Amino acid sequence: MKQEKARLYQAPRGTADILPEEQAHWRYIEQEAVSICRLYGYERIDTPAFEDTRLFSRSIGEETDIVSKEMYTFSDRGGNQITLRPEGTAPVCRAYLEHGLKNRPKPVRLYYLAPIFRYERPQSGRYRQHHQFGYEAIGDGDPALDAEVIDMAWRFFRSLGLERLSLQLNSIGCKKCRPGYLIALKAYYTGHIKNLCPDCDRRLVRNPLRLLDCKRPNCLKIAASAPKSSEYLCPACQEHFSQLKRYLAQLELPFVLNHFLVRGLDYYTRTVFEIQPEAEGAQSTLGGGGRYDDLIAELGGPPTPAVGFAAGVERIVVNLKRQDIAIPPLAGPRVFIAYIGDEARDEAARLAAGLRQDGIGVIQAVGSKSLKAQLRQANSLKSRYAVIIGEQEVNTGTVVLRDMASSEQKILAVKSLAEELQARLCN
RNA sequence: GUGAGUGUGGCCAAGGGGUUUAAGGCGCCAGGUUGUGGCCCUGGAGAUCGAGGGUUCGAAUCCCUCCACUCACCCCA
Repeated sequence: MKQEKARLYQAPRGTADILPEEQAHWRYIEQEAVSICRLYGYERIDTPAFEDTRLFSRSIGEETDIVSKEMYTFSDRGGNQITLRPEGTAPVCRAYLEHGLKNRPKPVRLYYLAPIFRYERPQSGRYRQHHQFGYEAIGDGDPALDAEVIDMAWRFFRSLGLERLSLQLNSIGCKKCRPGYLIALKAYYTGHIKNLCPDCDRRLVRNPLRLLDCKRPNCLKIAASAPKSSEYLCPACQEHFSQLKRYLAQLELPFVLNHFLVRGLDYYTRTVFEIQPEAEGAQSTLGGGGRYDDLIAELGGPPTPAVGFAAGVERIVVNLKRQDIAIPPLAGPRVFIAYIGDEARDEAARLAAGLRQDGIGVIQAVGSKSLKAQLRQANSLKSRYAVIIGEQEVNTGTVVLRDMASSEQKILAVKSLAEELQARLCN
């Protein structure tokens, strides 16, 4: 028999384990997300990790990179085409329609925290499974709602302590005025076709809006004098955009107009925005969003305007670390129970159970380690108190309570331990 | 899909063909007398040097293939 060496499994490419040391960052972000949502009246929604493939191909757009090459798609045992969610908006809209949420007072405000799946080549800040915090306000076209969504995003990042952020804003028009803009754009680029990079050659036919954010020096030059979408807006879109800018100014949000800002999902209309750290670097966008007034109708619902936003949690973590932002540590059990000898062991187990009954978090020693080893463990677990039980204590119905920081310890009756700890731990 | 870089114990790493039975540090475990942590001291466990093949008397060290990771492009969070 050949002894094949057991191969160690690795997490699949582009995925990551979030180890206990990382959790403080994640919980911190989650808490801020939840609290900003409470502040603005958004309610949580959780949707499945996978959906009918068509939900995404219809909404995001067949021609986009996400749909054409990045989706985790498979057929299940029943022959259904299934896709792991590559973004969060379409599932929320599906749920909105499926459960008749249009019958609630509008706009309907929903948020989510969810894993997102895209088959991409991983690199810094980009994963095959990543996590997004996002929210959607569905059912009203008022530019004040765009402003709310943007304001909320901005405040969210600021509440995390992130500094030096930039808020990029643009309007890409609606289905009435965009066609005219695209014609102008194509005409302009066709005039420069000889100097375009191969990628842009493709974009010109497939996805002309994307021409604008090619980073090649040559293409940048061409883009610089390309027609701007904001100059081709119909009167209604123009009005919407200028109202939005007015609201944002009123909220004192330092937005900068970026005529090259276009997003990679087809469903956006009018407002698009992104928030990025000022420090340069690839994959830097922390979050982005925009208005998608046609999406819900596209999915078979009644015409329903909506705006939304999503942020990448992994990228936030990176930036929190980069900016050295202090993260509140996670509180673990603060009491460690050590014992000496078998009788004491039983008593220790009883004690631990009793304290937990009283809501006091306890780590109980296991095995037959020396007291020294047990205290060493209590120390490295950062316990505030150690409770020590030996033969002596068992015989007298007492317990030693040791304060790990001050090294002071005192002998207590078993009965009064819970009360004593309760009093000490709550301050 | 394209291009570049990197792979030595859990982590950080020295070593670039022959005293390497592979340094050192962190971490882990155990001791430093009888039931007491953090500092210090001592000891211990843990690596067939990413995998496979080749060159050579000899390979962690040279060559090839593969794999993984990282970074960049594309695109996005």
